[in-house]
Amino acid sequence: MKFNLSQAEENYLKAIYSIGIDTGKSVNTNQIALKMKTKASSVTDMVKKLSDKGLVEHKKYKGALVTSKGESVAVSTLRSHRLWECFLVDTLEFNWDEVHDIAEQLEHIKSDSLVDRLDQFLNFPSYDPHGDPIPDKNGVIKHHKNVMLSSVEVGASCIVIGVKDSSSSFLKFLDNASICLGKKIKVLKVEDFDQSMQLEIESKVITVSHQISKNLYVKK
Amino acid sequence: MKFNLSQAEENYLKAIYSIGIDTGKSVNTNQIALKMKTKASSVTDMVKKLSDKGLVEHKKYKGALVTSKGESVAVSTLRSHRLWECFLVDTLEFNWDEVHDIAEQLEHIKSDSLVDRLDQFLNFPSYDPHGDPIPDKNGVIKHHKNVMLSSVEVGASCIVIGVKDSSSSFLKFLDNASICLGKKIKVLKVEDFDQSMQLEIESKVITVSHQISKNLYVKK
DNA sequence: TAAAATTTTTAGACAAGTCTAAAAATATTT
DNA sequence: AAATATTTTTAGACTTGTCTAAAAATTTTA
Repeated sequence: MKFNLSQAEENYLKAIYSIGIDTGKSVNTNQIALKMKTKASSVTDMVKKLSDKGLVEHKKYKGALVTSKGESVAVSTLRSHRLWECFLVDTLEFNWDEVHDIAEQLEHIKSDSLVDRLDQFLNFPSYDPHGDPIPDKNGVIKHHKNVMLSSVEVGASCIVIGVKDSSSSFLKFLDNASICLGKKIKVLKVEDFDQSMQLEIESKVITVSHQISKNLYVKK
Repeated sequence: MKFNLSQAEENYLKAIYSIGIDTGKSVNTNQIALKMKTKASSVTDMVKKLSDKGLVEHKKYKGALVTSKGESVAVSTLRSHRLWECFLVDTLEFNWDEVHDIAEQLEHIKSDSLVDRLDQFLNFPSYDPHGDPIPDKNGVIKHHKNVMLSSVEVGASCIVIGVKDSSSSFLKFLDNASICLGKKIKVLKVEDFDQSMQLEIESKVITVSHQISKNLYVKK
């Protein structure tokens, strides 16, 4: 399929797609505006444009959802973004908190074969440095099961498999707490008052706020 | 130095810089329009804008030249472009005729350290796949001596060190004629009528037009 | 050097994407 | 269900980079 979309259009599609995946429902104008750091009126304009191009389904005052065409654009942009993140961390040795903004630019490079060659060079990785799954060439993507550390019971152990927030400040906090993908965490205690958690990580005990624990994907 | 330039501004600076290097004189509006594939009126607008920002020197009706600020932008864009070309050919195994348009996009990625890390990963190459010199981190660049195959005398031999034209059609022609960087060429004969040349390449004899021979940089 | 040709600039328009301010629709509260 | 609050859309404006058509300046030609 050959759309010819601007970076702005691709970014809106990514936003609408990912909010849609998270919530499962039609995506509100204000939600999109929040994610895109823009104004609701700008969102209305863009959604109308994407709707005219058959990339989103939109009913006035009722929010939007990507069509299958729109989804395929969004997924291929995600694929590009995540492969570039792998390249930046694995090949160029950036830290995982430095790559988001650069990948945000690289994902929009137009080329028939660039992303596939990159995929091959990186040896077809399944996850990016933040644990997000990388769609394959056909757009097939295995989503996280969305189990957050915050929902793990006291006494149970789990393994960190991803971060929901890729902001530099969050990732730097994790670096300091020596939390990275693959780390085993045991939940020692959950504070009733603010849901802060006491954790055991490699025989050290630390306390993290709810804000932290609800942004860490875990398994088991 | 921290300018914050659009891709269009960077492209105009590159064009004005490179025409200026080639000709040594002030660069005409029409020359820029030709190189940028746009209209003279658009060039006038952009040159005015770059002049307001102190990136080019412009006198009405008299053409433009980059200032030292403008030159440093142009050179760092060239550096980025050429390093990305190396990456595409050496790392991702693109053919040299496939990389120009992709590098044209990649050169505009904004990042403080991306290009330097790429340079390191590629082991600080001196030349890109078309033989163009790569400016170092400080913008120092060793220009070609501009000796073209067309100026080599009958009976003399030389080595191909670069191509002036990076178009896919020219590069494909060279591939077919098994002319690549480093190849030794002996000039057997120059036709008076059209300056076409008879060449010996690896004991095979071929004839090339003036159009070809004046687009090949050679040494010795 | 005056006329003709060319080059460059100006003037006004357009598309993309954004914004503010106000109007319209929907949702919530009482 | 009416009043109030919130969300969404519309209307009009601005910026960037482009264009066409026409005017102005420069260069070439005769």
